[in-house]
Formats: sequence, C-alpha cells, structure tokens
Amino acid sequence: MLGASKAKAKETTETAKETARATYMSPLRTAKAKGKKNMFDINLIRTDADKVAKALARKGAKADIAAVRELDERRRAVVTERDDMRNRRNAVSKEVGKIKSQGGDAAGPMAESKALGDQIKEMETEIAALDEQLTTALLLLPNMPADDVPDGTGADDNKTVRTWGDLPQLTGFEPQAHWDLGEKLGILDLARAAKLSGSGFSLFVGDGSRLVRSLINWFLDVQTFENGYTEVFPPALVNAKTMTGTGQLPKFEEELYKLRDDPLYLIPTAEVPVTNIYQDEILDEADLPRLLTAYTPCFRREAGAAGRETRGMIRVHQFDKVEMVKFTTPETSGEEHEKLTRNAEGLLERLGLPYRRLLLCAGDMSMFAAKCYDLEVYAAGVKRWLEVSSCSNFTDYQARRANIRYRTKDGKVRLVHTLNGSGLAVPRVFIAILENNQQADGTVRIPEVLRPYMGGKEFIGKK
RNA sequence: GGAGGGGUGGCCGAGUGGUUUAAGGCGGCGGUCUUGAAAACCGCUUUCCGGGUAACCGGAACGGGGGUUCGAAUCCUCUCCCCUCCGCCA
Repeated sequence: MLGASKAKAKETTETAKETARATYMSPLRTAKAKGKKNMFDINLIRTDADKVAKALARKGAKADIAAVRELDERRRAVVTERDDMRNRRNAVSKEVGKIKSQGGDAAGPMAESKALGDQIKEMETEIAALDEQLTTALLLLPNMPADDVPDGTGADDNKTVRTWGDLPQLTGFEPQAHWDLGEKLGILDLARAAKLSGSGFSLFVGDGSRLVRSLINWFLDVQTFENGYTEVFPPALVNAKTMTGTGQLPKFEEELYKLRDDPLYLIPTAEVPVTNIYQDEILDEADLPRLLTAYTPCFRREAGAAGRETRGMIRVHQFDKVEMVKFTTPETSGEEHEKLTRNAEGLLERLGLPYRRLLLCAGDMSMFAAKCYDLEVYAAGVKRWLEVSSCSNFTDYQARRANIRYRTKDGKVRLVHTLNGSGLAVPRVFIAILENNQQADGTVRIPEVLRPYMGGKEFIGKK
C-alpha cells in the first residue's frame, strides 16, 4: 500500500516535471512547415488587389499584382484537379489491396491507378513550376506601409515628430571631428584598421576599446534590468533560410558578406538571428509579448553606398550593436512599437545626447517595415545628425516569411507581429560622445551613466 | 574528419509494402457521477493546401529532397540534425 502510493507519487512528480518542462520549452517546439507560400498575404491580393497595389505604390514598388493573381488562379485550378485525381487513385489502390487479399485478379484497377499516377505526376511538375514563379514574385513584394505613415519618396519627406536636448555649446574652440579627436587621444586607430582589413573598419585602443565595451554592457543592462528584455547571444553566421525569414534574401544579397566554402552569411544585424529564433514555431498567446535583446557584431558590405562617408567611423563594414526584438499579437504591435522606440530614446537621454525622432515616409522605409521611426543624434564635430537607431514594426511580414505564429486563448493559430530597433548602435554613439563632450583641451567628458563601467573615470585623456 | 546508432502526433512510444482513416500510454479539453474535489468511466485532441457563408468535403504531412511501386511511416538514394566511440582542437 505504502509502496504503491509511493510509486504513484513518484510517477506523478515525474509527470509534473515533464509537464513543467514541456510548458517551459513550449516556445521552442518546432511546428511542421513545408511547401508553403508564406511570403506575402496572398489572400489580401485575392480579395483586395487594388488596396495592395495602392499601398505598394506608396512604397515606390513596381509590382505586377495582376500577374500574381493570374499565377495564383492557374495554380489553384491545377491543384484542385490534382487533388481530385489523387482522391480517385487512393480509392482504386484501396480496391487493388482488397482484391489481392482475396486472391483475385486486380490487373484492371492497377492499370487505371498507374494511368492516374502518370497524370498526377505531370500536374505536379506544373504545380512546382507555378509555385516557384509565385514564390519568387511574392518574396519580392515589400510590406505595406501603415495608414499613419506619410506619403513621400525620400529622406526629405520624413517627418520630425520629436526632438530632445539642446545642441552642444562648444564655445571658444573649433570642435574636432571624431577621427581627429580619437587619434589624438590614442583611442581610435583607423589607419591601422585599414592596414588590417581595408577602409571601413575600426581599431579601438585603450579607453576607446573600454568605451565600446562599456556602451555594450550598459545598453544590455538597461534593456534587461529595467526594460524587461531577455538577453540572448546568437550566432553571427546564419543560413539562407534565416536570411530569407527576415527579408535580407533574396533581394539584398549584395549587401551581405557570404562565406566561400559554406552556405552561410554574416549577419548585418542581430535582428536576423534573434527574430528567426522562433522560425517555424507556434508560440502561446500567454508568452506574448516576448521581448528579446542581443549584442552582436554586425557586418555590412555597404555595396550601394560605396564612396559615401569614407572618412571616419560614420559608415563601417563591421560594428557593434545591441538590438531589441519583440514578438507581439497584432492588437498590441502599435503600442509596443512606441514603447520600444521610447526604450531607445531613454538611452540617448541618459547619455545626454541631443536627438530627434523621424517618422519615415512610405518611400524611405525599408522594404519590410510597415512603420518606422529613425532616431538621429547630433554630433558636434561633423555637425550632422547621425542615425543611431531604426525602430520598426514589421506587422506580419517577417512572421509570414519566417512562419512565426501563436495560438490564441481559444485555440486559433495566427501570425505574430515582429518589431525591432537598435538600442543602440555603438559607433555613432561613440562619435557623438566624443564630439559633443570634447573640451577645449582635447579631453572628453565621460557621461555619468558610463563611469561605473569606465573604472570611475570622468574624462578620457586627462592624466 | 572516421565508424556506428537514431529522428513517428504537445510528450513518451508501437509500427519492415495494402482494415494505420498512425496502436497504446501520458498530458490537455469537454462530459457522466459527486455537496465540492479526486478517482473511475465516456468523448475529443495537429498543421498546411484547395473548395464552401457555414456545417463540412477533398488532398497533403512520420526530419528534408529525390526515387521504386497500382499503393510507402515501412524499400532505395542523397541530405540535415541528434546520440555514442575514435581522431583533431580554442
């Protein structure tokens, strides 16, 4: 009796453990995902092609929606016919089995089944070709801009929706650019970086290196301890499927560094591996919103920007960044987008860096975003506004491509919304700190929040 | 890098060519019983594509691709991932 109940109790405990683990692990279960056209919402094209065409036109995309519709209709017709034939073949094959098990002659139905099989194979070849065309067409369609995104074709049409801080008053001396300051202080060695790798790379030295590390650590500490994000540390090399999930492939391959001997790419941002963590999975609504943050190095060929901003560290091929990523329900993504943007702004405010928030116009947004705010910080040496964060709501665009869904409380399966934003990109923040906090004697005042990370130092360059 | 073993539903686990429309168990949901609960018993339990206002109907999926066959979870082939051992290595 005692033994039995003990055994039972143990069993219950084991079961409870299993259940607990299953619940904890549930976001990591992989759903079956194959052969689907999860690129652009084909249903929207079927039901409201005009709306789609107008929205995409706002983004300046040349998209032949009519051609997509035609492909889709042909595909559906062939699929229906193929399924009917499979249905018949299944019945005939079953008949063959029945006849044979009774020792009869099944030559007739076998021949019919064979003929059906040949026709099915033909149709499948056609379907595969149609699928490929449709997939390619859909993968190249951009996301639709949200309704509150202004019209426009370029940076001039973006709207400044917020500014914070006063531009630094550097009186009595001519403010230097970071490349001069950094070199004189011995914390930035761009010449040797060029020797190692070419132009567009950086070499931080001493307090410069420590400042980079401090920024990364402080960003992560704020995101995790104060803003509720869970820190992850993902791979910097990912495969083509992952790059396709967030949208970098197939359209922007020339922007990516690709390995020669393995089918892998260097990530241009942590957004890629972090968003794809839940690729092909179904999350629970109770786990949303899911907030992740990650530090990674970022690698960009900047092929389209060759020759631009070649001086200094404004545009480089490799840089460090802390990224925020959110997975939300469709109902909350708008509100989470505002919060995420505020998370990034909070960092700039505490660093004392003046910034402005731009609402990007439809034509200036990235291909995948539905709505995007850029945060630009003012740098007194180069006398320019530098983009340090881009906070985007991708609605269900990436979720569809990466097949990231969630189960609602009443059991329905829907696509999540994904969002992300830098929090923050290191080099341009580094630039702004150097240029804005420079003193007449060439030293640089370290923002108070970073001092605990800088060994308590108040200035870079003071003995 | 070499050798071997393995990948089946939310989980565990049967299944080596045709009543598998994937056994059985666990978990979960609903119900019966009960003052309530537990137990017991009964039922349900995935995702995708196509059709339909819907109920529902048809098709697909046993890591992935290709093949053999009238018919494939099952046979062949390539590939990915996991485990064990050996080698190498931060």
